[in-house]
Amino acid sequence: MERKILHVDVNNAFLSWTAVEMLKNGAEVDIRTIPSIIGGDEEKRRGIVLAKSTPAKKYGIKTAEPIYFAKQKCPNLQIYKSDFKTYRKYSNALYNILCEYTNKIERFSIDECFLDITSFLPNGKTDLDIAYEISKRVKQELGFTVNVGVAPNKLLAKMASDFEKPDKVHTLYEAEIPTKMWPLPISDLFMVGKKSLPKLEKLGINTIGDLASRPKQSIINLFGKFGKTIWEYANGIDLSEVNSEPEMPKCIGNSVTLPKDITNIEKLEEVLLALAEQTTYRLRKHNMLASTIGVQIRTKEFKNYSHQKTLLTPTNSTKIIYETAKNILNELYKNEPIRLIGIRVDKLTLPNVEQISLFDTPKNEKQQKLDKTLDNLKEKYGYNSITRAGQMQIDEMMDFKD
DNA sequence: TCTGGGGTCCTAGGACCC
DNA sequence: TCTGGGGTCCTAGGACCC
Repeated sequence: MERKILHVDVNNAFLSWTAVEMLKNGAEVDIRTIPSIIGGDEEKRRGIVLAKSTPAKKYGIKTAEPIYFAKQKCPNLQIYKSDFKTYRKYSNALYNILCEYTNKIERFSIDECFLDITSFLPNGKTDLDIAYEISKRVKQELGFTVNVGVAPNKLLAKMASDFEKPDKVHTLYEAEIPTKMWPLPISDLFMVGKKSLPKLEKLGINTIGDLASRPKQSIINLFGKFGKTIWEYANGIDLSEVNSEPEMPKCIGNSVTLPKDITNIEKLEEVLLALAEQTTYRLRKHNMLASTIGVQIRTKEFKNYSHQKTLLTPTNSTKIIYETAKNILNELYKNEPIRLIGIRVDKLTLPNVEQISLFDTPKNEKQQKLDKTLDNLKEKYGYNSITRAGQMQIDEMMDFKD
């Protein structure tokens, strides 16, 4: 049976949400109507465009480009800071509305959801009716606009929501694929990024239709598994389900671009400790253990290096994870100026009762109690309420969000 | 010139086992 | 001088998404 899938995508999410919040707080200007962006802090070397208004887009400003470039394209550009607390608030408000239409719903990112409404269509209403209703309600009740894609699978719904913006509902039914999707440039296809684009173009594949009409096997031979995926996407094939299970994360990590390059290993270790605390705090909030610990660094020339280690016993102890990370850093570090440092835990598992009792030593228990106590304080008074002496500046460098 | 931070998934090579 | 083949796991790096 044909499925009824919707993809709901907030228009210029960070910028719209900032605009709505500002208006709520008495602002006179709606920043959606002027050339404006949400950007990182240039002084801290995180100056990229996170979101742009429609007027800013007309100047050729692109998401993820340096603010420095954006300002050259539009000298009177207005720049606003990001505020993830507010974003989460509006994201949740949107999600709550969408939950009224189905319980088969997947949060694909902070500003995108997939809905499977196949079994939830009220009598006499079509998938398109529901899409328009959602669009209207979100605008009226929350004050920002969304695009809604209506299609028989997730890929097509996502492609559809990406058509003309903002505040639009688009369908992409099977019969519409040749007219609505195949003429689009191949770069518009989900999963075709800046590395595969030139390779496809070299093969004479310039539109999605060009890819769709090639023999499947020839694309698989050239691109492997990835080739199979994009060939199927080009032909509108996607059997994946809307996944409403709150999935367990597969990895958790934190990283920072440092306001200035660091060449001193002790300083790097201090930052690494703050990152390890943040990551293990999140790991414990998920009630999970990690087996693999990895450290990444980026040099001032933008070269990236990473090393990882797998432990015999999974853990969520700040101490164990930090000590492991510190050893990895010392292996990795070759006295170059470092721009970014990050930590990441992998191979996450849920604790298993026998393992805990088998491997726990009194010392570990003591450590666990300490972690737990600090977690509770952070929970109660805010993450930054608890910091080690001398760690204040490091916390300031890192915007905590979770 | 300037280039974030959070993820997922894939690949290739090497270690190791039978 | 010749030196398997298949499988699994680990690691480093990279592509892509938002």
